[in-house]
Amino acid sequence: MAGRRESQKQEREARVLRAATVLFARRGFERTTMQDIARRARLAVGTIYNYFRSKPEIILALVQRDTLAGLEAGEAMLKDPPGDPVVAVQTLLEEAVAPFARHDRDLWRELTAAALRDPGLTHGFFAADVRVIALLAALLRELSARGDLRADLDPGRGAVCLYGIFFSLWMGHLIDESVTYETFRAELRACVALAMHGYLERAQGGSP
Amino acid sequence: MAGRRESQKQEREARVLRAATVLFARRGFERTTMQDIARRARLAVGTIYNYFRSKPEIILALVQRDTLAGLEAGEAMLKDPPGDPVVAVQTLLEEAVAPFARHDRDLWRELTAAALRDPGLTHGFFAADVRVIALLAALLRELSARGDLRADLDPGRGAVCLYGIFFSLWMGHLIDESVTYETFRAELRACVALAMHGYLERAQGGSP
DNA sequence: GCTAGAATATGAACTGATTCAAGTTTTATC
DNA sequence: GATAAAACTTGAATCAGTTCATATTCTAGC
Repeated sequence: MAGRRESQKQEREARVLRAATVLFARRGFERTTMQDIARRARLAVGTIYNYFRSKPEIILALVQRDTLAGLEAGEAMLKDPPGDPVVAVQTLLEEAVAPFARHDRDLWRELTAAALRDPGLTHGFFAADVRVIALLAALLRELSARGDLRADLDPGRGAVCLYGIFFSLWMGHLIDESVTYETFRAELRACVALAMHGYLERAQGGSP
Repeated sequence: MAGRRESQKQEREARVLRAATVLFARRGFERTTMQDIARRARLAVGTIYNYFRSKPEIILALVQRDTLAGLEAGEAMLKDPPGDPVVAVQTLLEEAVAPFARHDRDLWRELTAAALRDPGLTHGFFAADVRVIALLAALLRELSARGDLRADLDPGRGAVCLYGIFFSLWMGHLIDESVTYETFRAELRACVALAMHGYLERAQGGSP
């Protein structure tokens, strides 16, 4: 019976992920050992390493479905963006992160840290950021085509700026437990509004 | 002779830092073991832990002098900022990071990762960011007082936005070895210019 | 200058992620 | 259905950071 191996593999990988989900939620990432996960998944420790290259890579797998969901929500929104350009950008960013809130900050911190240290994780982790920047750029191009934005500014760079604001607020939320998810969202909205409003006195800018 | 202990302590801490500097530069952070550092500093491993709470905390100590130098350069600039507000912000940020380039990206990545995971490091590491944001806010307030900026925008939030742009570009530079320090600086200048220029078509903004 | 007690230094033991040589199961072929 | 090769599993061994009980050094008071 061809394919026994394949189905067994899928089932085992799923067992690891289920075990990790429960244990990470119960004791946190650091206090969960690979032994714990292996025991709960009824596997040997070494076996887990056939499915995941490292402990943090398990988080990446847990989180990936949600980053994809966020990207898809963002793409869907692009098809028919809100009329107000500020609201459009706010909505895109909020929809892209919304699924992230499903996971403990603990896990995001560990995964982000691992992505910084382990070249094998860097690409997989930051690929989502690259795609959000691309979505933002597409949105800005569309808004620009509509005539809602100054045409002399580069949408790619605008996307980088807006994403940067988003990213650093998200990191602030991760680092500081006193910043709730709601506070983060409110700040994000406010900052996007400010950034898009422009900061220079009108007299200084391009056309007089 | 009172104070023998004190001077011995200082000397030993310095020995650890010197050893770490050499070894990190030679083999990188990860491939340098605490044993290696201890051997080179002519101390026992355990002794290092009387001076530094963890391996990454050694990096923090190495880097701290430079973050302070950056902050002081920024403060000095605040006393007499360039006439052009865009140049003023660019200069502040560039002077604040300039000393960071003294250290391998390797070390910054490891330190940033550790600051995310270890609550004992978080505050010490991100304190510098908080202070740069405060400097930026002060600068924006001053530029605003001068009449160079729109008075209706919150300088604190403006600082958060500008810092966010800076921070994410810096992270991009850390993560992606193909982004040179010079590329990073050029992007930073361009993005700050764009962000301060504003992104909305003039017709949309505040006064008609 | 001796000594009690505090402060430091020491390295062997501990911990937990990761690796790897040996054993087991699956598949494809005849 | 027997078999050889491939794929997968296993857990004991490895490795490096951190801890901790013990030993050493310093200080202050006599």
